[in-house]
Amino acid sequence: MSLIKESEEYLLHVVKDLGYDIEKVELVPSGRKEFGDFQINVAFSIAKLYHENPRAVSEKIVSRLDSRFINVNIQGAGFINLSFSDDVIKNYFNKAIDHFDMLYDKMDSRKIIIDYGGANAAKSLHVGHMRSANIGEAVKRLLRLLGMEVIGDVHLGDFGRQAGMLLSEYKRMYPNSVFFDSSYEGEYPKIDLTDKDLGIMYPKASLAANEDPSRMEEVRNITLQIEKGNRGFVNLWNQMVEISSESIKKVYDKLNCHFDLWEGEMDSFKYIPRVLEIMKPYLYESEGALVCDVMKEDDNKPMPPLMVIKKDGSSIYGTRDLGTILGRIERFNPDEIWYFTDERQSLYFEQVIRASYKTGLVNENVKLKHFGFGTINGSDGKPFKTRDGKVMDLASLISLIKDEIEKNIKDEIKGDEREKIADTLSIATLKYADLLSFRKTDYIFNPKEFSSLNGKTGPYVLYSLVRIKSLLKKSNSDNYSIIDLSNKEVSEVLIKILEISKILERSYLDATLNYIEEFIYDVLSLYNKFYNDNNVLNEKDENKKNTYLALSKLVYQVIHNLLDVLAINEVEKM
RNA sequence: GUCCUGGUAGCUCAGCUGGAUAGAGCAACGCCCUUCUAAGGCGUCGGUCAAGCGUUCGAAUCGCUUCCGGGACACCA
Repeated sequence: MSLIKESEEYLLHVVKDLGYDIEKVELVPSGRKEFGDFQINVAFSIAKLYHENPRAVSEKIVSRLDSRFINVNIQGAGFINLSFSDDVIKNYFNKAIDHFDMLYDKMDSRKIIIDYGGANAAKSLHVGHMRSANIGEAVKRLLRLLGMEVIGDVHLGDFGRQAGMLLSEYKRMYPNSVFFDSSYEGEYPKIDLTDKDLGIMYPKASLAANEDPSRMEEVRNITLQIEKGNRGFVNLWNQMVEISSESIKKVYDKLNCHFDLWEGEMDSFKYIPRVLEIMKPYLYESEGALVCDVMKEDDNKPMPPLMVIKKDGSSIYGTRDLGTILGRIERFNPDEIWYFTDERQSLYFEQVIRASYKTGLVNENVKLKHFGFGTINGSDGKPFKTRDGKVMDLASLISLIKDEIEKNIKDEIKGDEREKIADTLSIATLKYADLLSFRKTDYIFNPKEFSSLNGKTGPYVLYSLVRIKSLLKKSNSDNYSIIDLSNKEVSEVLIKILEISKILERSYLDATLNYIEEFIYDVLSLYNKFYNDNNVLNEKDENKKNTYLALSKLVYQVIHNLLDVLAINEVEKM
């Protein structure tokens, strides 16, 4: 258990012993460091509840505190300030130095499916996909760290209009292909296309279909035929999905995103008939389509119905999401399903979630949650585009960063090693920037700023770690402990590290990673200050030297583990 | 039009389950290398928290109104 949590439980005990029945006592970093490292504001809420003077309440609490706290003092109307004694700090960190899990608190285990990634088959990944992947992957790892059982599903966009588009384009390239011959009964040949070919075919078809209504009609029809199970169409489309999946997987690998389930919308088809059966009592016809009302009596905002079947009889993305939900519940019986998509889909997900509960598809005690995220914008504040106005694909984005990153690597590192470091550093830079702002905030993509060695950037973090690792290596020892707390810069770092339990808890509650990144920066910048002012290896006093090395190791362990949560890899030198 | 979001330092953003004097980074200016990676560190400058009203012992934080930006509103995902 973390020191903070343990102390909070103790404080709660003290307060309850005084006869105050409250739920919790929070120990938070003091806003006025001159009075102590931490503060407790519980006297105010007690005073309100029991109609007492907050200052008097504080005095009663303070009189009961044991020697784990020092410098206990009351300020203002009843703010209690205090610090931990040196012994408490030393004992705690000397254990935690080799046991990272002592620094935070596990939570009640729940089984959670995380739906993130969401790449579209046969289209290249773009900036929006990166955010879903980065946030989802990090949240998945965070939940696991906190003791949850988590299943990550990429939920590939492997069905929809793009299928019809690509098949219609293929038909124009190979009009006599057996895939389009309904009387053909033999084995289908392997198609000879690369994901690059698909990337060219899609926009071509899309443009043509937008200009020519009969082409669009053909696209719709092919899409419907695939769903209905047309043998040739299904085989051809599956091959295309396979081809593009391979390249999508490579990009996700690069981003350190690894999925437990590599499933997609097509995997929901087999559940759709049952979904429709379950929803039947709630469906009605509207403008030729089948829809489900999702309004509630106490709604004070409009809530349009969810469309389930289009007027041509085919499924729509909502149908497939509902099918996916049914499949997940039957196969995995999760406590929760979490979705990470663009915030613009929030109304849609609210409809799906409401429909799931209303129709009884999902039991009330299974929690469905949608976590939206903001868009990545260019310097003009509008969604990030290439110079010619197209959507920025992920590969170009990575190379924009890599161009900047090259400048940060020492000249003497050459060849393959340099290339590898540049790659790792580029991804780290991209990910650090992507997770730095609050999940729901839009942010402006600025390769130069993100790649800087100063500030809250990937390069700053990794560079700081490179120095620590180099230092530890040169120390020629591994048996460190914190003995001497006379150096204030040392205790400042330690006190900061204590906050980690709160940081992780808050990150979980808000499903956002910016608190963790902010914390990483805070710890490292305090440590760097220490590093700058003290020469660790040349320290004459053995107790101090040992303490300094212990601090360095501890900082390394903490940051290393947090970067692992963020799915950011380190480099050994740069 | 309705609903959802956001408006905090010159720029980019934290802070928002109400707590003491609103914080970072960048930029600008000044300082610190015979020192473990100075690719770093320190300091200075910079704010009517969009505006107004309300709730409260206490409001950037909660509520209402107004102004400005972004987004969503069924046969795309």
